[in-house]
Amino acid sequence: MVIKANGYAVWELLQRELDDRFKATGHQNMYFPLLIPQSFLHKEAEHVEGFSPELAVVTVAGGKQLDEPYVIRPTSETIIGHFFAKWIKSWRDLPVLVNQWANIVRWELRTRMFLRTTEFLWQEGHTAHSHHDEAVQEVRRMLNVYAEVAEDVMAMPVIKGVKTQAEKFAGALQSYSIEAMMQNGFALQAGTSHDLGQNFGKAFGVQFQNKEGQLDHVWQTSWGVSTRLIGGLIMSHSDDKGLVLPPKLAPAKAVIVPIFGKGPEKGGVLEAAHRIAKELGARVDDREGQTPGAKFFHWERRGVPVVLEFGPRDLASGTIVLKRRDTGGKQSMPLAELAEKLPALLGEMQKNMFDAAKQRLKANTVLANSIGEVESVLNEVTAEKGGGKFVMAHVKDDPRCDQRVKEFKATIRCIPLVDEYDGPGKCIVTGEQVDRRAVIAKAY
RNA sequence: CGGGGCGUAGCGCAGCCUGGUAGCGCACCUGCCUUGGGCGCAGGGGGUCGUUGGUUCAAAUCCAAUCGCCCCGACCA
Repeated sequence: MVIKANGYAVWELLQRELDDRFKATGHQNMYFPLLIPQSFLHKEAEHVEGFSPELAVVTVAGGKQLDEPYVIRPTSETIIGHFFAKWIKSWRDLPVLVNQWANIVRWELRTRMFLRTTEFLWQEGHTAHSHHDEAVQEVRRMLNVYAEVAEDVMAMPVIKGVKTQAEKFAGALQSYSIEAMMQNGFALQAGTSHDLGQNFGKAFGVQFQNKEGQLDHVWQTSWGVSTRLIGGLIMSHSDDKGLVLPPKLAPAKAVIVPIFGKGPEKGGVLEAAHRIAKELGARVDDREGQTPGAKFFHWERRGVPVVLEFGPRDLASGTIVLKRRDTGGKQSMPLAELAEKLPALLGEMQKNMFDAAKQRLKANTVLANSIGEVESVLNEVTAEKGGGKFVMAHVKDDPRCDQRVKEFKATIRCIPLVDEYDGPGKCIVTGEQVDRRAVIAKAY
């Protein structure tokens, strides 16, 4: 995977937003090995079963066959469990709250740009607690952090919920996720937070002596988001002209395109443009040999929130032309007002983009009361054709239900934490009573 | 692994049927001109036609083999 400069700058902004929040909730960053002894994976039965098909394995190193192969980390629960066992002895050592920023490898059969790449960048939080309820609190706390970043920073509305047992993380008791809707109506799992129970604690012998003097296994959590978020960002907001970035994640908030010929006006225009740019913290596209038109398209395609045109006419009248990327609206305004108005405008754009995405999510969410109804809504939907929906239906957390929905290539995305609909009802597959509707959709 | 398709310049493609100087658009380089939404004009550089073998006076083109890639199905943050 290669992430070029513009995309990486977006990732860095996103990292900062996340990392600040991790620190604010008491977590510290650490780093763990890239190569994990293969036997570690085998210590947790469900975990190895879930990840084996997509492991890349190192069998030769230093010019000779290894006695025990290493796997390139697909996720780090196992190696971190190994170290937790060394570090944790007493209830006084708990909780342990760590996060790692790293790259991982999962050998998927089919890859898709940003959404499913063989290698990807992510962060993985790993925590250990003395009690289950404290671990569950942590799981939910971090899910909320993810939802906040998705909505407030990425302007991407999400549904917080619990994954079905069939869809949960391999080795978890329960997985939580935030699910976003892309413009084609497809669901994107944008972040996950797992209650690992004592599964890894037992597998790796992470034991501590509690206040009562007894040995107990720790309760662990793990949670992660990845460069997939960039894919989600692109597919939430972009249009036919290219990327549309929410101001908070735009590496350049505003770019000035100066307009000048070879005449005497050139010096004045450039000088003023640089002065304005300095005041705003914007950049001037003063490249030679490119027409203004080409520059407008260049920045539009890169999703820059505000492009400012400044030419001889503006220089004479003390004005500037401003174009916003989200609506495409163009207006001329007095130069004197620009510095004051720009921050407010960026704030408005941020909100506007979220509102538009939220509106789309609402408009494409439907209720269904039979499996046939769900199927008829989703059956013909493809990523390319679009028309996807979030179908809210009563469905039990039972592998048979996941299986039935899979017949038309949809999945049960999550059971929402907050029921915004009509409460309990009968499962559309098994007929059993369930307490709320779940989200069924086609997903990336 | 089952079904479908494609390999010709950095990218996208035509040429192949009917064998005879390898072409177009974009990108790139030089010069002039232009600059308020992808400027224009002129000139230029760049290709063992996936590979190997065969047929032929002659193969991108016909034949055979082979390699690679893409799309659709079973796995997935």
